[in-house]
Amino acid sequence: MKTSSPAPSFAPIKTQRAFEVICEQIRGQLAAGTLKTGDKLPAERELAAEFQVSRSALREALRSLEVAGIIRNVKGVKGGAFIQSAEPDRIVQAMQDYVHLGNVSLDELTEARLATQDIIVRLACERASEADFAELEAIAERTRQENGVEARYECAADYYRVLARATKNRMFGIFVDSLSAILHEFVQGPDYETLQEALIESRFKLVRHLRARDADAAAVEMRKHLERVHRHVRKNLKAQDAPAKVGKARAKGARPD
Amino acid sequence: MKTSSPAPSFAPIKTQRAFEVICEQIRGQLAAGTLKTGDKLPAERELAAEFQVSRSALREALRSLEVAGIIRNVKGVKGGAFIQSAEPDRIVQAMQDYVHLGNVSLDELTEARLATQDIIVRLACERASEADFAELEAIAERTRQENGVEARYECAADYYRVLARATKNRMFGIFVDSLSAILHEFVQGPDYETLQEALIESRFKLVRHLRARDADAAAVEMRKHLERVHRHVRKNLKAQDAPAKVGKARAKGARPD
DNA sequence: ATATTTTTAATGGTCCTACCATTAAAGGAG
DNA sequence: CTCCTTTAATGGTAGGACCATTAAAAATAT
Repeated sequence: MKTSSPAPSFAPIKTQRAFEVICEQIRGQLAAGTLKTGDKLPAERELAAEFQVSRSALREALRSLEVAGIIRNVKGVKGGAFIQSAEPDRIVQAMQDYVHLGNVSLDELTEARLATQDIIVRLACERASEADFAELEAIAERTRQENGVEARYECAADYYRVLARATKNRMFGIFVDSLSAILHEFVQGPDYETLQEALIESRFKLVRHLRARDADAAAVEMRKHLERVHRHVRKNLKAQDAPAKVGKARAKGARPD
Repeated sequence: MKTSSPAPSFAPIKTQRAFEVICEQIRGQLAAGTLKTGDKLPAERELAAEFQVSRSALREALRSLEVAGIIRNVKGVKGGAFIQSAEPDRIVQAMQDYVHLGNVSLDELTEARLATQDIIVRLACERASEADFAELEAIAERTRQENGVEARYECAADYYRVLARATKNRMFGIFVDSLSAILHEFVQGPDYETLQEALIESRFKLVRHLRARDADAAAVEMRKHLERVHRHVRKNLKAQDAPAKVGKARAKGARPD
């Protein structure tokens, strides 16, 4: 380190806690490829000895990695910490937390969803196979037979998920899942039922456009679909006095740190 | 439990661990609004007593919430766990982990980035203020004066960040930060220097298009810019035998669970 | 021999106690 | 009033103990 640096910019002091160092080392081995999916870490007591820390500290590190979806702890003999094949759940949860802490408004979510789905529809229009189309139709049909709000919502999420998968790009699946999970919390209210048939019909129409490889028509249909849903969500939000979730971000003026 | 249940569908047994229950309760209070940014949780020893668990178990819960970016633990008297105003870092980290575990290829990242930036450019073109333009130009100018690869990369990330902010939608900022962080790992190599001037010039051009509110021209410029960068990244990736990072996803056939 | 049951040892989950380092507030010296 | 010292609260770490679970090994029955 240069001592007489004229620039008054100091690196922020960050006390490295034991568990952080451990996490870093393991993450590092992951990025380097030394550790990969399916590998098993030594037992806690053994690892603790290797890192020369107490079992408590090591456990906090493992716990962190677990909630990050990197490892999975399994009990019993032959148990231990196994490197997981990451699933997007953690990303979804992170986004959900972010929204809950009041940093994103419903309007922003809606806009992001519209934009994302527009891309997805256009890519899917190019790349989707007949199998994808069939699956989408099957889901739409299944939606018609369900009657619980929750079950119907699951169908909707599946529909979007399959559509995203048809782009053959997993990143879009992540975006969609995240937005779906967050917006799910708003899907409720009395007249959601009356919308159903229109929504289902819209999903069939979308598949028809995709089959015809008519990207513009498909995108328009998706846009109309989403706008209908979001109009409904917004109406319910206002009506129910919104149990202090999203939307009060700017009002509270949340300042970072 | 009913013994002769005809339906063979059982709910998956999920042993609720203590720390999970604690996390759920706190997350619940967050979603419900009982807890909000800036609030302080009781001290660990006190909280443990309240939940009737050991301090260890409670600490694992707090650690989980901390790595999730929900709370921040501060030492000393008057210390404790404070509800944080979440920053997107955690989402970025989650995405990074996901990629490191080999679930997304470089091609997918690239495509997602192109699509995302296209939206951002178009929205920014509508909404950016003169202040935003000035900031973008200042960053581009600053890039020219830096000479370390790392410093230049930081400038680039700032540029994209400010551009995303100009959309007035925080979700896009998250997407961009995530993609930037992940792709950052590939930005290296000898001839990155020779690209710099072209890249910087391109950033100025983009601002000019934005000022003119010419969305199509701006989008084209961004596309050309990104394609140039990604061509370079890809070339380096092949050349350096890619230290086992992204790209081997499909080859290994990572199967979830 | 084979199948079934029992025992055993490894392992994560939890609890407990103790001590350290840090920090802000209270108290004391000048 | 200012500066220094002391003090108490708090998170971080250590280390030991015990429990529940689990799969393998051993014992037993068939």
